[in-house]
Amino acid sequence: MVELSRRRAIEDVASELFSAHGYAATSVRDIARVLDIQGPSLYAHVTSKEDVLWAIVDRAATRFETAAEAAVASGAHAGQDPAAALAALVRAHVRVITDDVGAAAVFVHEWRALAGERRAGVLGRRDAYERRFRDLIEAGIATGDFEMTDSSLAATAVLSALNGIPGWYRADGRLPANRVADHFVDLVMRMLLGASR
Amino acid sequence: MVELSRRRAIEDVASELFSAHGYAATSVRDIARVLDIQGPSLYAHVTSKEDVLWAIVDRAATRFETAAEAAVASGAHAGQDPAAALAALVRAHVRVITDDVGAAAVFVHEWRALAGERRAGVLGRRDAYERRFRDLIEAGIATGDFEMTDSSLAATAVLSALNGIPGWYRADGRLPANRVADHFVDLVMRMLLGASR
DNA sequence: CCTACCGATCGGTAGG
DNA sequence: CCTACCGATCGGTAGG
Repeated sequence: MVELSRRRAIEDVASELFSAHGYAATSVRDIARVLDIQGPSLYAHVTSKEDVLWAIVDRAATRFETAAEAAVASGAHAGQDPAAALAALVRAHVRVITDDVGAAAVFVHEWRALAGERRAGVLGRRDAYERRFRDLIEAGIATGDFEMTDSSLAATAVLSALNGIPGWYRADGRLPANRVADHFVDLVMRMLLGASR
Repeated sequence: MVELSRRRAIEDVASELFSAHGYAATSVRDIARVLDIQGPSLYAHVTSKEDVLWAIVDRAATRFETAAEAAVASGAHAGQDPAAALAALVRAHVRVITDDVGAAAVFVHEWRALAGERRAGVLGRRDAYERRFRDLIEAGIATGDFEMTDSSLAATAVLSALNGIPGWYRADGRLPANRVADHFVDLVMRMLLGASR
């Protein structure tokens, strides 16, 4: 966590605290204390506590979207192999989480604390993101690669399982990030692939 | 949500509010307002805000444990058919969630707000509960019913997927609780069963 | 980035 | 179950 800018350092500290204790249970002074400054001094860099949350959530959402776009568009399977595309999407999702567990946890759990348009915007982007999973599952069923299933429930189940990762993954834990991704790709493929495998 | 006792009504209202906004973001006065009483009047029935949270979490944990015990111990598959036992365990877990979505969500997400022994106790019970899933997965691998996999990661993935249910399930939604359970049993079995299926 | 300070709200108590 | 009230803490501002 190198300090590129003071603003960014604030967001990184806030990510850790928000993910560990929740947005509402974290005070502005808690964040300041970690940075060894006084509470009010934070406001030289940010305009409100909610702005910090928004910055974290917006950046995390963008990272998920960018990674998904790259994963699905890349390679020989562009638009023609749903199973390979879904595997790449799962792998990209795991990587975004393991690259910044705190931010991912905040994105997944703390969007409720946002108000009005920001909250609605995040929900919309989350729906669009989930639709990528659902569409690939449906495409795989259509080609006969995947067994018949409720695509909406399956997509939600897969994303819930993936989004549980911040709850147990540790960078210095038993499984390195790449192995975690391998396992999830395996589990998802087993869950969906038909007798063709 | 019938009012059996005032104390229970308080816990039911608190479950709704805690699950919707989080423990820290819910004030004692918020709970009182829904019950049409004054904030301090709550303390005629409870000793602290955290006691209310604890009551909700403890009861939910007990419901999960009791349902799991009954599911695994019952029927002809007692201790001899890991796949059938795991299916029953998944079904029981879904039922506990759909029977009281608010309490389940609080159990899954708000235990962080507990302090000291209570927090440690819940974590211990959660671990023991997860071990039921892991042990059955390992037993199924040992008998050859399930394909080889990382049992710990698989158990966590399954539970994360199930615990995502409060995030989208609605009692008056597209899928009734029984169908949700059917689908999750199917997905979990597909994920784990080997070529023997 | 600091000190001094603001109004609002928090969980909870006293005393009926 | 109520009114009146408590000390603590909250997010944030003023003015340097």
